[in-house]
Amino acid sequence: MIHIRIGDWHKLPVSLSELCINTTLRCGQSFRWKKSSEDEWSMALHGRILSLRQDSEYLHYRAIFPKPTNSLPTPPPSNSEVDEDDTLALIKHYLNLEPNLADLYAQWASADPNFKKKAPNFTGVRILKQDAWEALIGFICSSNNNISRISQMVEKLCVHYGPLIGHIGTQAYHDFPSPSALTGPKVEQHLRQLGFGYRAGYIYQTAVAVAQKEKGWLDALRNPESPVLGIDPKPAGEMIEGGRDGYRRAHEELLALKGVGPKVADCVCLMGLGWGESVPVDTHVWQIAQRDYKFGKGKNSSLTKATYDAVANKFRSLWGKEAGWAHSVLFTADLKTFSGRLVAKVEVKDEVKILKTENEGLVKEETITETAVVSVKKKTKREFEEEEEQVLKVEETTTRKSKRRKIT
DNA sequence: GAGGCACCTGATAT
DNA sequence: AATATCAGGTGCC
Repeated sequence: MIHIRIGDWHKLPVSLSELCINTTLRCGQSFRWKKSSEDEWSMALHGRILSLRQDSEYLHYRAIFPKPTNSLPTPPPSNSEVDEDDTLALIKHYLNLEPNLADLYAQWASADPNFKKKAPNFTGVRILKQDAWEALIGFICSSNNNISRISQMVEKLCVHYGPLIGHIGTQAYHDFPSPSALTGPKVEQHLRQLGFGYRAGYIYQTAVAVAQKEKGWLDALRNPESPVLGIDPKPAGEMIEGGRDGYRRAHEELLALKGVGPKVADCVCLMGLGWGESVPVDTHVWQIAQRDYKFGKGKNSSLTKATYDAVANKFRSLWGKEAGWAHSVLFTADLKTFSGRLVAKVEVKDEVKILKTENEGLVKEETITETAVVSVKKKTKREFEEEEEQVLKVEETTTRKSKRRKIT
């Protein structure tokens, strides 16, 4: 018999433009969130299963705690209020709810016409404050890979090497394994068997390297303005073109790990260590840079290390200290997962729901319906089934729009 | 420094 | 149906 304690649902007032979990949890920064029911996302975090729901006014959250079956000599006082406060603090920290996203979007939009054009259909994209170690391994898995398989690989790491936290229905939730859990002599071979490919060696070697460092080595590379939960922030120095000293030091240290190149190091800096100026340049971002920011010619005709730095510096000079955040909004807008489908953006005005389609570049409204249909044809069967309902809503809406057009 | 290739795997496109 | 290409790159020559 497993003893658990299921907390009540609580809510936090958050607008969809300040946070959209349906986009933020699926845009490839965290690989562990699972859909636990219709419109509910869950993940094991800090010894509990955290579940999130969202409507247009509130973020709803709940924690499920495991309860040890062997009672301790002096059971710690665990009244529910303490845990609720703890979970609220955890959520505010993990979801990085402090910054005002509308202000940030406005700032990036005023500095950059392309951002101004693309971002309105992708509001509420927030950079999560993830555990640095988990981010490190997750992004080592990401090389030459897709989000779906990365998520499957991370799940395998958790199931085989991470602690079991609990269940929702029949679905087990494991936390992410510690470095030392991945240093066993057969880990690499086992991961190969599990389908990790050449990343098996990277993960094993990086786990050994990190486990041999002094405790807290990775978190010592954090942006002091963005410390771990419970520590007071400190200033992080002056922002310069290539990023602050602490960022560049963190990046350099990470590069020494196997399977960590400039792109993975930047992902860890941005999403695990709190360095907002970190701009990961991958194939998507490189394409965006060529398409929308005049890269791809002359000296920077291919994505070399020099070009990588040039692109990152360009975005830092354009968007400033949180350039990596702005970059993630455009990255998300470019993801195939979100292309041609309804963005999880629902504006509620006087009880009238206005559903927006993306591809704002296509100005003519008569073509929007057609665009939606074409994108449906491109989808895989599973994607289609997942999103069918939403796509139908798009078609309804666009139909309505075109009807309105005919009237006017 | 820059260029070129091999590298695991599973899904999708042709 | 077999084969090429792609997916949030990195290591090594």
